[in-house]
Amino acid sequence: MAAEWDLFAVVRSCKSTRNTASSSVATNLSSKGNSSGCNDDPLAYLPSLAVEQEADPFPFPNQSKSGSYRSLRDSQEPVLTQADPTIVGNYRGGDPCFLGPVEGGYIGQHYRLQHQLLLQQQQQFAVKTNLAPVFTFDQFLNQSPPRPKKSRKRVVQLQHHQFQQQQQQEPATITTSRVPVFTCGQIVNQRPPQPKRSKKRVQHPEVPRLRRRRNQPSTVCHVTGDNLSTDQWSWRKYGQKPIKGSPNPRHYYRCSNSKGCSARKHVERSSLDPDSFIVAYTDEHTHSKPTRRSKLSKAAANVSSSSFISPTTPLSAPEDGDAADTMQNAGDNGVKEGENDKNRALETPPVVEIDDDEDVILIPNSHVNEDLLERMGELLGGAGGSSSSGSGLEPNWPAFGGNFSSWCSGNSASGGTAGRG
DNA sequence: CGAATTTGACCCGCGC
DNA sequence: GCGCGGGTCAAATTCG
Repeated sequence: MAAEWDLFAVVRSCKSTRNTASSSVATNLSSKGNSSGCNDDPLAYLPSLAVEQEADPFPFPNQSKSGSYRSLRDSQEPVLTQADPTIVGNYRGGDPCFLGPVEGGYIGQHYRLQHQLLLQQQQQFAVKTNLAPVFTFDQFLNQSPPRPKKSRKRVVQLQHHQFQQQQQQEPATITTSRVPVFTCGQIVNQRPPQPKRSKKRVQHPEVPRLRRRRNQPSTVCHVTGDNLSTDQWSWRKYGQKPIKGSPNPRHYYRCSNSKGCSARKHVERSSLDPDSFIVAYTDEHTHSKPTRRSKLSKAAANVSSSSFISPTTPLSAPEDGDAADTMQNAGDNGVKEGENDKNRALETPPVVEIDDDEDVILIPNSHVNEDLLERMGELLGGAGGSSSSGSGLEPNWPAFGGNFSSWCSGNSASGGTAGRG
């Protein structure tokens, strides 16, 4: 486990924000960093954000690795994100040559740029070394890319089919927009650009759209990256938006533990303190907390491989539901059906070690201050009425599995880590 | 094959 | 009334 979850830092953070929870999000957001206590945490980056910060010291694929499709692609990512810092490189799908369905979209643009840069770098490299590139882009393309598997095959087939249809329909009419930005081999030729996919939304009158929730967040927390992934709830990402004035996009999640649950949250990296994240919770969970460890573990695994925050989270949620309430509950504003769980949680003495056979979290003493303990005491004393106010300070926070760091540090490394320790 | 994620499009609150 | 911009939807895509 790369870093221990700074549980109390979050608690403290939430506490400070909780007091102002009624104020607007904007206020809270603008006061980021005020919630002291988060900043001393080791940074654990959200994967996709990590991409932003990755600096590849060797911009052109190392000759020794140059045969690697992935290294080639990865080596370009920083360039792309530099090109547009507001766009997080969390496109995980990958074929850099694939302009198809996103032609004209930013992915297509990025990969065009990517390829242009690649060619430039290849040329520069060739000049510098007086050698031809070890492989040409054609060769690169003709290699079977390791990444896309069946889905890619399907796409290629589909595109080829569509291309044939297109050619039949409009032979020899190739507009500029359809000309591949680069022609680099058969595969590219086999993959004609696709028209931008249409996403005409079908309105279902019987299913009214959710009312806008502007300024509705019930609780805003500043948390460290470590603490981001810690909740017992499963969160499913449903959107991502660049936020004006912020270099970091905001990621939107909804609770996926229960279908009808309206709990949502959004997460945004603080622009002032890149080590911390602003998490805002809206609505309440309408169900009790998930307790199945297996599910949680699975979710944790997802986290480790996901591209950004994948709060599906719970890395080490305790098996008994009462062992912890989470940051989510902090934002919960009270769980309706889960009230019992919450109350149970409140009956549990504050723990610094979260149970669990393998996921033992030790909270550094430095984070346990009197204020916090006092606060916890209050909560324990007055559990019953805590109700809506987020009760964010419930003593038993889940073991933030502590994997967030490992996650980010490469997006790979045993992200799960729940047991690493 | 189902679940999860990505991401362009759309909706709509809010400030002007 | 209008436009901006945040929030949500849902098709496309990827993953396990």
